[in-house]
Amino acid sequence: MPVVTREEASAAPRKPAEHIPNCVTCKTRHLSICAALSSPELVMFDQLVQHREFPPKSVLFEQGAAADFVFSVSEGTIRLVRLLSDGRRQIVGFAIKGDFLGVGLESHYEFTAEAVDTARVCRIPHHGFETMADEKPHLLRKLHEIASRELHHSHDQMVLLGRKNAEERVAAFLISHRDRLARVSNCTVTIPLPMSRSDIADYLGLTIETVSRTISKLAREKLIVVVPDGVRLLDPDRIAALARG
Amino acid sequence: MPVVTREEASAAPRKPAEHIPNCVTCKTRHLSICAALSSPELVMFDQLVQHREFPPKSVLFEQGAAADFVFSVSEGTIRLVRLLSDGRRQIVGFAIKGDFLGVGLESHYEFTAEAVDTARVCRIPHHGFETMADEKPHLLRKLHEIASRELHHSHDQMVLLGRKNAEERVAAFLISHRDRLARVSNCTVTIPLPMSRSDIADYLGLTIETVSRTISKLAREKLIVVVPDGVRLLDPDRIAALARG
DNA sequence: GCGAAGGCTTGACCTGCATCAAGGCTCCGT
DNA sequence: ACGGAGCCTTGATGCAGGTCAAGCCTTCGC
Repeated sequence: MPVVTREEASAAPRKPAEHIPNCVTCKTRHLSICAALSSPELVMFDQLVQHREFPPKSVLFEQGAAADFVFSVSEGTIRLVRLLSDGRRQIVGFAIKGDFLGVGLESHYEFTAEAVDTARVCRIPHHGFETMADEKPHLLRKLHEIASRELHHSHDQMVLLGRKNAEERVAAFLISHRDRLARVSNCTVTIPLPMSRSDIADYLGLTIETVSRTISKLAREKLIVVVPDGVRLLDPDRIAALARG
Repeated sequence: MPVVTREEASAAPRKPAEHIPNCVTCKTRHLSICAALSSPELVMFDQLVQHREFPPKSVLFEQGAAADFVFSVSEGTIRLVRLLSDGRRQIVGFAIKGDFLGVGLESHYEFTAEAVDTARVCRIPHHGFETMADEKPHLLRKLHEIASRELHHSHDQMVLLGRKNAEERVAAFLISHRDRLARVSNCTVTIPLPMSRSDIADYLGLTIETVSRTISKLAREKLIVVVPDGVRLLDPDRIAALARG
Protein backbone atom coordinates (compact mmCIF):
# COMPACT_ATOMS: atom_id res chain seq x y z
CA MET A 1 0.00 0.00 0.00
CA PRO A 2 1.36 3.42 -0.94
CA VAL A 3 1.89 5.79 1.94
CA VAL A 4 -0.17 8.97 1.67
CA THR A 5 2.06 11.98 2.28
CA ARG A 6 1.14 14.68 4.74
CA GLU A 7 0.35 17.12 1.94
CA GLU A 8 -2.05 14.77 0.18
CA ALA A 9 -3.86 13.78 3.32
CA SER A 10 -4.37 17.30 4.62
CA ALA A 11 -5.34 18.72 1.26
CA ALA A 12 -8.56 16.80 0.75
CA PRO A 13 -11.04 18.18 0.07
CA ARG A 14 -10.26 21.79 -0.73
CA LYS A 15 -12.29 24.62 -2.13
CA PRO A 16 -11.11 25.82 -5.53
CA ALA A 17 -9.23 29.10 -5.20
CA GLU A 18 -10.42 30.74 -8.42
CA HIS A 19 -13.84 32.36 -8.79
CA ILE A 20 -16.58 29.95 -7.79
CA PRO A 21 -18.25 27.94 -10.55
CA ASN A 22 -21.99 28.01 -10.86
CA CYS A 23 -24.67 25.54 -11.88
CA VAL A 24 -26.27 27.88 -14.40
CA THR A 25 -23.06 28.61 -16.29
CA CYS A 26 -21.65 25.10 -15.76
CA LYS A 27 -20.29 23.60 -18.96
CA THR A 28 -20.76 19.97 -18.01
CA ARG A 29 -24.35 20.63 -17.07
CA HIS A 30 -25.90 18.92 -20.07
CA LEU A 31 -23.70 15.84 -19.52
CA SER A 32 -24.69 15.34 -15.93
CA ILE A 33 -27.76 14.77 -13.79
CA CYS A 34 -28.37 18.52 -14.10
CA ALA A 35 -29.55 17.97 -17.67
CA ALA A 36 -32.88 17.09 -16.05
CA LEU A 37 -33.24 20.50 -14.41
CA SER A 38 -34.94 23.65 -15.69
CA SER A 39 -33.30 27.06 -15.25
CA PRO A 40 -35.12 27.95 -12.03
CA GLU A 41 -34.40 24.49 -10.71
CA LEU A 42 -30.73 24.96 -11.50
CA VAL A 43 -30.66 28.09 -9.37
CA MET A 44 -32.22 26.08 -6.54
CA PHE A 45 -29.74 23.28 -7.11
CA ASP A 46 -26.89 25.76 -7.00
CA GLN A 47 -27.84 26.59 -3.42
CA LEU A 48 -27.27 22.98 -2.41
CA VAL A 49 -24.07 22.35 -4.32
CA GLN A 50 -20.60 22.51 -2.78
CA HIS A 51 -17.72 22.62 -5.25
CA ARG A 52 -14.74 20.60 -4.11
CA GLU A 53 -11.41 19.56 -5.50
CA PHE A 54 -9.84 16.23 -4.51
CA PRO A 55 -6.10 15.73 -5.11
CA PRO A 56 -4.75 12.41 -6.44
CA LYS A 57 -5.22 9.44 -4.07
CA SER A 58 -7.51 11.35 -1.74
CA VAL A 59 -10.71 9.68 -0.61
CA LEU A 60 -14.11 11.15 -1.48
CA PHE A 61 -15.89 8.67 0.74
CA GLU A 62 -15.35 5.30 2.31
CA GLN A 63 -17.33 2.10 1.84
CA GLY A 64 -19.72 1.59 4.75
CA ALA A 65 -19.67 5.23 5.90
CA ALA A 66 -22.92 7.17 6.20
CA ALA A 67 -23.80 8.49 2.76
CA ASP A 68 -24.06 12.15 3.70
CA PHE A 69 -23.42 13.42 0.19
CA VAL A 70 -24.02 12.58 -3.42
CA PHE A 71 -21.57 13.74 -6.08
CA SER A 72 -21.51 14.90 -9.66
CA VAL A 73 -18.07 14.69 -11.24
CA SER A 74 -17.02 17.72 -13.26
CA GLU A 75 -13.35 16.91 -13.92
CA GLY A 76 -10.87 14.11 -13.34
CA THR A 77 -11.11 10.38 -12.73
CA ILE A 78 -12.34 8.58 -9.64
CA ARG A 79 -11.97 4.89 -8.89
CA LEU A 80 -14.77 3.03 -7.14
CA VAL A 81 -13.25 0.35 -4.95
CA ARG A 82 -14.53 -2.73 -3.17
CA LEU A 83 -12.13 -4.47 -0.79
CA LEU A 84 -12.11 -8.00 0.64
CA SER A 85 -10.87 -8.40 4.20
CA ASP A 86 -7.58 -10.00 3.06
CA GLY A 87 -6.73 -7.07 0.79
CA ARG A 88 -8.00 -8.39 -2.53
CA ARG A 89 -9.42 -5.43 -4.41
CA GLN A 90 -12.04 -5.07 -7.11
CA ILE A 91 -12.63 -1.78 -8.84
CA VAL A 92 -16.31 -1.66 -9.77
CA GLY A 93 -16.00 1.42 -11.94
CA PHE A 94 -14.19 4.58 -12.92
CA ALA A 95 -16.18 7.79 -12.65
CA ILE A 96 -15.37 10.61 -15.06
CA LYS A 97 -16.81 13.99 -16.03
CA GLY A 98 -20.60 13.89 -16.01
CA ASP A 99 -20.87 10.79 -13.82
CA PHE A 100 -22.94 10.69 -10.68
CA LEU A 101 -21.96 9.01 -7.41
CA GLY A 102 -24.64 7.90 -5.03
CA VAL A 103 -27.36 7.01 -7.56
CA GLY A 104 -28.76 4.45 -5.18
CA LEU A 105 -29.60 7.06 -2.53
CA GLU A 106 -28.51 4.34 -0.11
CA SER A 107 -27.93 5.22 3.54
CA HIS A 108 -24.32 3.99 3.48
CA TYR A 109 -21.81 4.04 0.64
CA GLU A 110 -21.40 0.63 -0.92
CA PHE A 111 -17.87 1.27 -2.18
CA THR A 112 -14.93 3.58 -1.53
CA ALA A 113 -14.33 6.42 -3.98
CA GLU A 114 -10.75 7.66 -4.48
CA ALA A 115 -9.48 10.35 -6.80
CA VAL A 116 -7.09 8.91 -9.40
CA ASP A 117 -5.89 12.29 -10.62
CA THR A 118 -7.08 15.70 -9.46
CA ALA A 119 -10.86 15.50 -9.39
CA ARG A 120 -13.32 18.36 -9.27
CA VAL A 121 -16.78 17.47 -8.08
CA CYS A 122 -20.07 19.02 -7.09
CA ARG A 123 -20.95 17.65 -3.68
CA ILE A 124 -24.60 17.76 -2.68
CA PRO A 125 -25.95 16.95 0.79
CA HIS A 126 -27.82 13.69 0.53
CA HIS A 127 -30.87 14.90 2.38
CA GLY A 128 -31.34 18.05 0.32
CA PHE A 129 -30.88 16.13 -2.88
CA GLU A 130 -33.31 13.41 -1.90
CA THR A 131 -35.93 15.96 -0.91
CA MET A 132 -35.54 17.65 -4.26
CA ALA A 133 -35.83 14.29 -6.05
CA ASP A 134 -39.02 13.56 -4.13
CA GLU A 135 -40.46 16.90 -5.21
CA LYS A 136 -39.32 16.75 -8.84
CA PRO A 137 -40.30 13.46 -10.47
CA HIS A 138 -38.32 14.31 -13.62
CA LEU A 139 -35.16 14.49 -11.48
CA LEU A 140 -35.97 11.11 -9.98
CA ARG A 141 -36.64 9.83 -13.45
CA LYS A 142 -33.22 11.03 -14.60
CA LEU A 143 -31.62 9.43 -11.57
CA HIS A 144 -33.34 6.19 -12.46
CA GLU A 145 -32.13 6.45 -16.04
CA ILE A 146 -28.57 6.83 -14.78
CA ALA A 147 -28.95 3.85 -12.45
CA SER A 148 -30.39 1.78 -15.30
CA ARG A 149 -27.49 2.61 -17.58
CA GLU A 150 -25.09 1.62 -14.83
CA LEU A 151 -26.93 -1.62 -14.21
CA HIS A 152 -26.66 -2.42 -17.90
CA HIS A 153 -22.96 -1.61 -17.86
CA SER A 154 -22.38 -3.75 -14.80
CA HIS A 155 -23.99 -6.67 -16.65
CA ASP A 156 -21.50 -6.10 -19.47
CA GLN A 157 -18.78 -6.19 -16.86
CA MET A 158 -20.12 -9.45 -15.44
CA VAL A 159 -19.80 -11.02 -18.88
CA LEU A 160 -16.27 -9.65 -19.12
CA LEU A 161 -15.22 -10.93 -15.70
CA GLY A 162 -16.99 -14.25 -16.00
CA ARG A 163 -16.29 -15.26 -19.57
CA LYS A 164 -13.64 -13.21 -21.38
CA ASN A 165 -9.90 -13.86 -21.60
CA ALA A 166 -7.20 -11.32 -20.78
CA GLU A 167 -6.91 -9.91 -24.30
CA GLU A 168 -10.68 -9.48 -24.65
CA ARG A 169 -10.86 -7.83 -21.23
CA VAL A 170 -8.19 -5.25 -22.01
CA ALA A 171 -9.67 -4.55 -25.44
CA ALA A 172 -13.14 -4.16 -23.93
CA PHE A 173 -11.79 -1.79 -21.31
CA LEU A 174 -10.11 0.40 -23.92
CA ILE A 175 -13.19 0.54 -26.14
CA SER A 176 -15.71 1.15 -23.40
CA HIS A 177 -13.49 3.75 -21.77
CA ARG A 178 -13.02 5.47 -25.10
CA ASP A 179 -16.76 5.53 -25.70
CA ARG A 180 -17.39 7.09 -22.32
CA LEU A 181 -14.65 9.68 -22.84
CA ALA A 182 -15.95 10.45 -26.32
CA ARG A 183 -19.35 11.36 -24.89
CA VAL A 184 -17.87 14.05 -22.67
CA SER A 185 -14.82 15.25 -24.61
CA ASN A 186 -13.54 15.11 -28.13
CA CYS A 187 -11.20 12.21 -27.47
CA THR A 188 -11.59 9.36 -29.92
CA VAL A 189 -8.38 7.49 -30.74
CA THR A 190 -5.81 8.69 -28.21
CA ILE A 191 -7.10 7.58 -24.84
CA PRO A 192 -5.69 9.12 -21.67
CA LEU A 193 -5.30 6.53 -18.92
CA PRO A 194 -4.58 8.38 -15.68
CA MET A 195 -5.13 5.24 -13.62
CA SER A 196 -2.27 2.83 -12.89
CA ARG A 197 -1.85 -0.67 -14.31
CA SER A 198 -2.81 -1.88 -10.88
CA ASP A 199 -6.13 -0.03 -11.10
CA ILE A 200 -6.80 -1.47 -14.54
CA ALA A 201 -5.90 -4.95 -13.29
CA ASP A 202 -8.27 -4.66 -10.34
CA TYR A 203 -10.99 -3.44 -12.67
CA LEU A 204 -10.52 -6.34 -15.09
CA GLY A 205 -9.96 -9.12 -12.57
CA LEU A 206 -6.34 -9.62 -13.70
CA THR A 207 -2.86 -8.92 -12.29
CA ILE A 208 -0.68 -5.96 -13.26
CA GLU A 209 1.70 -8.34 -15.01
CA THR A 210 -1.03 -9.74 -17.22
CA VAL A 211 -2.36 -6.27 -18.03
CA SER A 212 1.14 -5.12 -18.91
CA ARG A 213 1.86 -8.16 -21.06
CA THR A 214 -1.49 -7.87 -22.83
CA ILE A 215 -0.99 -4.20 -23.62
CA SER A 216 2.49 -5.02 -24.91
CA LYS A 217 0.99 -7.76 -27.05
CA LEU A 218 -1.63 -5.44 -28.55
CA ALA A 219 1.15 -2.94 -29.27
CA ARG A 220 3.32 -5.66 -30.87
CA GLU A 221 0.37 -6.55 -33.10
CA LYS A 222 0.10 -2.88 -34.12
CA LEU A 223 -3.42 -2.52 -32.76
CA ILE A 224 -2.38 0.22 -30.33
CA VAL A 225 0.58 2.42 -29.49
CA VAL A 226 1.48 3.07 -25.90
CA VAL A 227 1.93 6.79 -25.25
CA PRO A 228 2.74 8.55 -21.97
CA ASP A 229 -0.27 8.13 -19.65
CA GLY A 230 -2.42 6.53 -22.29
CA VAL A 231 -2.72 4.58 -25.50
CA ARG A 232 -3.54 5.42 -29.08
CA LEU A 233 -5.84 3.06 -30.94
CA LEU A 234 -4.40 2.22 -34.35
CA ASP A 235 -7.18 -0.15 -35.35
CA PRO A 236 -10.28 0.64 -33.28
CA ASP A 237 -12.47 -1.73 -35.29
CA ARG A 238 -10.31 -4.78 -34.69
CA ILE A 239 -9.97 -3.85 -31.03
CA ALA A 240 -13.74 -3.53 -30.78
CA ALA A 241 -14.10 -6.94 -32.44
CA LEU A 242 -11.66 -8.43 -29.93
CA ALA A 243 -13.59 -6.76 -27.12
CA ARG A 244 -16.87 -8.38 -28.19
CA GLY A 245 -15.25 -11.80 -27.71
CA MET B 1 -27.88 -26.86 -26.69
CA PRO B 2 -30.90 -28.87 -25.51
CA VAL B 3 -33.60 -29.36 -28.11
CA VAL B 4 -36.90 -27.82 -27.10
CA THR B 5 -39.68 -30.33 -27.61
CA ARG B 6 -42.83 -29.48 -29.53
CA GLU B 7 -44.89 -29.43 -26.33
CA GLU B 8 -42.60 -27.02 -24.54
CA ALA B 9 -42.32 -24.63 -27.44
CA SER B 10 -46.03 -24.44 -28.14
CA ALA B 11 -46.99 -24.18 -24.51
CA ALA B 12 -45.33 -20.85 -23.75
CA PRO B 13 -46.84 -18.67 -22.52
CA ARG B 14 -50.15 -20.04 -21.37
CA LYS B 15 -52.92 -18.63 -19.28
CA PRO B 16 -53.42 -20.44 -15.99
CA ALA B 17 -56.50 -22.64 -16.14
CA GLU B 18 -57.74 -22.16 -12.56
CA HIS B 19 -59.62 -19.07 -11.43
CA ILE B 20 -57.76 -15.93 -12.29
CA PRO B 21 -55.51 -14.41 -9.63
CA ASN B 22 -55.93 -10.80 -8.70
CA CYS B 23 -53.63 -7.98 -7.62
CA VAL B 24 -55.70 -7.07 -4.59
CA THR B 25 -55.78 -10.59 -3.16
CA CYS B 26 -52.25 -11.41 -4.38
CA LYS B 27 -50.11 -13.00 -1.68
CA THR B 28 -46.76 -11.92 -3.04
CA ARG B 29 -47.97 -8.34 -3.28
CA HIS B 30 -45.95 -7.01 -0.35
CA LEU B 31 -42.79 -8.67 -1.69
CA SER B 32 -42.99 -7.13 -5.12
CA ILE B 33 -43.12 -3.75 -6.80
CA CYS B 34 -46.80 -3.70 -5.86
CA ALA B 35 -45.82 -2.99 -2.27
CA ALA B 36 -45.59 0.63 -3.44
CA LEU B 37 -49.24 0.75 -4.48
CA SER B 38 -52.30 1.81 -2.51
CA SER B 39 -55.54 -0.20 -2.70
CA PRO B 40 -57.15 1.93 -5.43
CA GLU B 41 -53.87 1.88 -7.34
CA LEU B 42 -53.81 -1.90 -7.09
CA VAL B 43 -57.22 -2.07 -8.73
CA MET B 44 -55.89 0.11 -11.52
CA PHE B 45 -52.76 -2.01 -11.76
CA ASP B 46 -54.90 -5.12 -11.98
CA GLN B 47 -56.40 -3.78 -15.21
CA LEU B 48 -52.95 -3.72 -16.79
CA VAL B 49 -51.66 -7.04 -15.55
CA GLN B 50 -51.69 -10.24 -17.59
CA HIS B 51 -51.06 -13.43 -15.63
CA ARG B 52 -48.94 -15.91 -17.52
CA GLU B 53 -47.32 -19.23 -16.86
CA PHE B 54 -44.05 -20.19 -18.55
CA PRO B 55 -43.05 -23.87 -18.64
CA PRO B 56 -39.44 -24.94 -18.02
CA LYS B 57 -36.97 -23.76 -20.68
CA SER B 58 -39.45 -21.42 -22.32
CA VAL B 59 -38.34 -17.90 -23.13
CA LEU B 60 -40.02 -14.89 -21.51
CA PHE B 61 -38.15 -12.49 -23.75
CA GLU B 62 -35.03 -12.34 -25.87
CA GLN B 63 -32.02 -10.06 -25.54
CA GLY B 64 -32.27 -7.23 -28.07
CA ALA B 65 -36.01 -7.59 -28.69
CA ALA B 66 -38.33 -4.63 -28.17
CA ALA B 67 -39.17 -4.43 -24.48
CA ASP B 68 -42.93 -4.53 -24.82
CA PHE B 69 -43.55 -5.83 -21.33
CA VAL B 70 -42.21 -5.65 -17.82
CA PHE B 71 -42.65 -8.59 -15.44
CA SER B 72 -43.19 -9.30 -11.82
CA VAL B 73 -42.36 -12.87 -10.85
CA SER B 74 -44.90 -14.59 -8.62
CA GLU B 75 -43.58 -18.16 -8.67
CA GLY B 76 -40.66 -20.16 -10.04
CA THR B 77 -37.15 -19.34 -11.14
CA ILE B 78 -35.99 -17.45 -14.20
CA ARG B 79 -32.45 -17.22 -15.53
CA LEU B 80 -31.22 -13.97 -17.04
CA VAL B 81 -28.78 -14.79 -19.81
CA ARG B 82 -26.18 -12.87 -21.78
CA LEU B 83 -24.58 -14.65 -24.75
CA LEU B 84 -21.36 -14.01 -26.63
CA SER B 85 -21.38 -14.68 -30.37
CA ASP B 86 -19.28 -17.84 -29.99
CA GLY B 87 -21.69 -19.38 -27.51
CA ARG B 88 -20.01 -18.43 -24.26
CA ARG B 89 -22.76 -17.72 -21.77
CA GLN B 90 -22.97 -15.57 -18.67
CA ILE B 91 -26.01 -15.66 -16.42
CA VAL B 92 -26.37 -12.21 -14.89
CA GLY B 93 -29.00 -13.24 -12.39
CA PHE B 94 -31.75 -15.56 -11.27
CA ALA B 95 -35.16 -14.00 -10.76
CA ILE B 96 -37.45 -15.52 -8.13
CA LYS B 97 -40.76 -14.68 -6.48
CA GLY B 98 -41.09 -10.95 -5.89
CA ASP B 99 -38.44 -9.96 -8.43
CA PHE B 100 -39.08 -7.48 -11.20
CA LEU B 101 -37.83 -7.75 -14.77
CA GLY B 102 -37.43 -4.62 -16.82
CA VAL B 103 -36.44 -2.21 -14.03
CA GLY B 104 -34.48 -0.13 -16.50
CA LEU B 105 -37.56 0.71 -18.59
CA GLU B 106 -35.15 0.34 -21.50
CA SER B 107 -36.54 0.16 -25.04
CA HIS B 108 -34.92 -3.21 -25.74
CA TYR B 109 -34.24 -6.09 -23.36
CA GLU B 110 -30.60 -6.25 -22.39
CA PHE B 111 -30.63 -9.99 -21.65
CA THR B 112 -32.68 -13.08 -22.42
CA ALA B 113 -35.00 -14.40 -19.72
CA GLU B 114 -35.73 -18.14 -19.64
CA ALA B 115 -37.86 -20.09 -17.19
CA VAL B 116 -35.78 -22.60 -15.25
CA ASP B 117 -38.77 -24.40 -13.77
CA THR B 118 -42.43 -23.53 -14.23
CA ALA B 119 -42.65 -19.78 -13.72
CA ARG B 120 -45.75 -17.75 -13.02
CA VAL B 121 -45.46 -14.06 -13.75
CA CYS B 122 -47.51 -10.91 -13.97
CA ARG B 123 -46.82 -9.38 -17.35
CA ILE B 124 -47.48 -5.66 -17.72
CA PRO B 125 -47.40 -3.75 -21.01
CA HIS B 126 -44.35 -1.50 -20.91
CA HIS B 127 -46.19 1.58 -22.05
CA GLY B 128 -48.99 1.32 -19.51
CA PHE B 129 -46.54 0.68 -16.73
CA GLU B 130 -44.31 3.57 -17.68
CA THR B 131 -47.27 5.93 -17.88
CA MET B 132 -48.34 4.84 -14.42
CA ALA B 133 -44.79 5.32 -13.11
CA ASP B 134 -44.73 8.82 -14.57
CA GLU B 135 -47.98 9.63 -12.80
CA LYS B 136 -47.12 8.01 -9.48
CA PRO B 137 -43.75 9.19 -8.19
CA HIS B 138 -43.85 6.69 -5.33
CA LEU B 139 -44.02 3.86 -7.89
CA LEU B 140 -41.02 5.32 -9.71
CA ARG B 141 -39.29 5.65 -6.39
CA LYS B 142 -39.92 1.98 -5.65
CA LEU B 143 -38.64 1.07 -9.09
CA HIS B 144 -35.50 3.07 -8.40
CA GLU B 145 -35.07 1.33 -5.07
CA ILE B 146 -35.24 -2.03 -6.82
CA ALA B 147 -32.73 -0.92 -9.47
CA SER B 148 -30.41 0.35 -6.75
CA ARG B 149 -30.55 -2.91 -4.86
CA GLU B 150 -29.74 -4.75 -8.08
CA LEU B 151 -26.87 -2.44 -8.85
CA HIS B 152 -25.47 -3.10 -5.40
CA HIS B 153 -25.85 -6.83 -5.93
CA SER B 154 -24.18 -6.68 -9.31
CA HIS B 155 -21.20 -4.97 -7.67
CA ASP B 156 -21.02 -7.89 -5.22
CA GLN B 157 -21.07 -10.19 -8.21
CA MET B 158 -18.24 -8.24 -9.86
CA VAL B 159 -16.10 -8.83 -6.76
CA LEU B 160 -17.03 -12.51 -6.89
CA LEU B 161 -16.21 -12.88 -10.59
CA GLY B 162 -13.08 -10.75 -10.49
CA ARG B 163 -11.45 -11.82 -7.26
CA LYS B 164 -12.89 -14.93 -5.63
CA ASN B 165 -11.81 -18.54 -6.08
CA ALA B 166 -14.14 -21.41 -6.96
CA GLU B 167 -14.92 -22.39 -3.39
CA GLU B 168 -15.70 -18.80 -2.39
CA ARG B 169 -17.89 -18.37 -5.44
CA VAL B 170 -20.00 -21.44 -4.75
CA ALA B 171 -20.31 -20.56 -1.06
CA ALA B 172 -21.31 -17.00 -1.94
CA PHE B 173 -23.91 -18.26 -4.37
CA LEU B 174 -25.45 -20.56 -1.79
CA ILE B 175 -25.56 -17.89 0.90
CA SER B 176 -26.88 -15.11 -1.29
CA HIS B 177 -29.46 -17.40 -2.88
CA ARG B 178 -30.55 -18.58 0.56
CA ASP B 179 -30.92 -14.99 1.75
CA ARG B 180 -33.06 -14.11 -1.23
CA LEU B 181 -35.21 -17.21 -0.80
CA ALA B 182 -35.55 -16.55 2.92
CA ARG B 183 -37.03 -13.13 2.20
CA VAL B 184 -39.89 -14.62 0.18
CA SER B 185 -40.40 -18.04 1.73
CA ASN B 186 -39.59 -19.79 4.97
CA CYS B 187 -36.60 -21.62 3.53
CA THR B 188 -33.45 -21.18 5.59
CA VAL B 189 -31.13 -24.19 5.60
CA THR B 190 -32.43 -26.50 2.86
CA ILE B 191 -32.02 -24.62 -0.36
CA PRO B 192 -33.88 -25.75 -3.47
CA LEU B 193 -31.72 -25.39 -6.57
CA PRO B 194 -33.99 -25.87 -9.60
CA MET B 195 -31.27 -24.62 -11.95
CA SER B 196 -28.74 -27.02 -13.49
CA ARG B 197 -25.05 -27.17 -12.66
CA SER B 198 -24.50 -25.58 -16.01
CA ASP B 199 -26.63 -22.59 -15.02
CA ILE B 200 -24.76 -22.25 -11.74
CA ALA B 201 -21.45 -22.48 -13.60
CA ASP B 202 -22.45 -19.77 -16.05
CA TYR B 203 -23.58 -17.59 -13.17
CA LEU B 204 -20.30 -18.04 -11.28
CA GLY B 205 -17.91 -17.84 -14.23
CA LEU B 206 -16.85 -21.48 -13.79
CA THR B 207 -17.39 -24.79 -15.62
CA ILE B 208 -19.89 -27.47 -14.61
CA GLU B 209 -17.02 -29.75 -13.62
CA THR B 210 -15.58 -27.18 -11.23
CA VAL B 211 -19.00 -26.46 -9.73
CA SER B 212 -19.61 -30.16 -9.27
CA ARG B 213 -16.19 -30.77 -7.72
CA THR B 214 -16.57 -27.78 -5.40
CA ILE B 215 -19.99 -28.86 -4.20
CA SER B 216 -18.60 -32.36 -3.61
CA LYS B 217 -15.73 -30.83 -1.66
CA LEU B 218 -18.07 -28.78 0.55
CA ALA B 219 -20.09 -31.95 1.14
CA ARG B 220 -16.95 -33.93 1.96
CA GLU B 221 -16.03 -31.24 4.49
CA LYS B 222 -19.50 -31.60 6.07
CA LEU B 223 -20.45 -28.01 5.35
CA ILE B 224 -23.41 -29.04 3.20
CA VAL B 225 -25.37 -32.12 2.22
CA VAL B 226 -26.47 -32.59 -1.36
CA VAL B 227 -30.18 -33.42 -1.53
CA PRO B 228 -32.36 -33.99 -4.62
CA ASP B 229 -32.63 -30.64 -6.46
CA GLY B 230 -30.89 -28.70 -3.74
CA VAL B 231 -28.48 -28.61 -0.85
CA ARG B 232 -28.83 -28.42 2.90
CA LEU B 233 -26.46 -26.12 4.75
CA LEU B 234 -24.94 -27.89 7.73
CA ASP B 235 -22.77 -25.00 8.83
CA PRO B 236 -24.21 -21.76 7.42
CA ASP B 237 -21.80 -19.58 9.40
CA ARG B 238 -18.68 -21.21 8.04
CA ILE B 239 -20.12 -21.15 4.53
CA ALA B 240 -20.90 -17.46 4.94
CA ALA B 241 -17.33 -16.88 6.15
CA LEU B 242 -16.00 -18.71 3.09
CA ALA B 243 -18.30 -16.65 0.89
CA ARG B 244 -16.89 -13.39 2.24
CA GLY B 245 -13.43 -14.43 1.04
C1' DG C 1 -39.02 -53.30 -18.88
C1' DC C 2 -35.75 -51.31 -21.96
C1' DG C 3 -32.99 -48.08 -24.35
C1' DA C 4 -31.70 -43.50 -25.23
C1' DA C 5 -30.86 -38.91 -23.64
C1' DG C 6 -29.60 -35.58 -20.40
C1' DG C 7 -27.47 -34.33 -16.32
C1' DC C 8 -24.02 -35.13 -12.73
C1' DT C 9 -19.67 -36.79 -10.94
C1' DT C 10 -14.97 -38.09 -11.06
C1' DG C 11 -10.33 -38.83 -12.93
C1' DA C 12 -6.34 -37.53 -15.90
C1' DC C 13 -4.13 -34.11 -18.15
C1' DC C 14 -3.35 -29.29 -19.96
C1' DT C 15 -3.08 -24.29 -20.13
C1' DG C 16 -3.84 -19.36 -19.26
C1' DC C 17 -2.99 -16.57 -16.01
C1' DA C 18 -0.89 -15.95 -11.32
C1' DT C 19 3.20 -15.78 -8.84
C1' DC C 20 7.94 -14.94 -8.13
C1' DA C 21 11.87 -12.46 -9.50
C1' DA C 22 14.74 -9.10 -11.62
C1' DG C 23 15.79 -5.07 -14.05
C1' DG C 24 14.56 -0.54 -16.39
C1' DC C 25 12.43 3.97 -16.51
C1' DT C 26 10.66 8.34 -14.57
C1' DC C 27 9.93 11.49 -11.32
C1' DC C 28 11.32 13.93 -7.24
C1' DG C 29 13.78 15.82 -3.53
C1' DT C 30 18.17 17.13 -2.14
C1' DA D 1 23.76 15.30 -10.73
C1' DC D 2 22.46 11.66 -7.75
C1' DG D 3 19.73 8.31 -5.20
C1' DG D 4 15.58 6.32 -3.93
C1' DA D 5 10.71 5.27 -4.57
C1' DG D 6 7.14 3.97 -7.38
C1' DC D 7 5.66 2.08 -11.46
C1' DC D 8 6.11 -0.68 -15.47
C1' DT D 9 7.92 -4.46 -18.19
C1' DT D 10 9.68 -8.95 -19.04
C1' DG D 11 11.18 -13.68 -18.03
C1' DA D 12 10.79 -18.19 -15.46
C1' DT D 13 7.94 -21.16 -13.02
C1' DG D 14 3.63 -22.92 -10.70
C1' DC D 15 -1.10 -23.98 -10.10
C1' DA D 16 -6.28 -23.37 -10.07
C1' DG D 17 -9.40 -24.31 -12.85
C1' DG D 18 -10.32 -25.63 -17.75
C1' DT D 19 -10.59 -29.46 -21.03
C1' DC D 20 -11.14 -34.13 -22.33
C1' DA D 21 -12.93 -38.46 -21.28
C1' DA D 22 -15.48 -42.05 -19.06
C1' DG D 23 -19.03 -43.83 -16.36
C1' DC D 24 -23.24 -43.44 -13.40
C1' DC D 25 -27.92 -42.17 -12.37
C1' DT D 26 -32.47 -40.58 -13.41
C1' DT D 27 -36.09 -39.74 -16.41
C1' DC D 28 -39.02 -40.65 -20.05
C1' DG D 29 -40.95 -42.51 -24.27
C1' DC D 30 -42.37 -46.69 -26.14
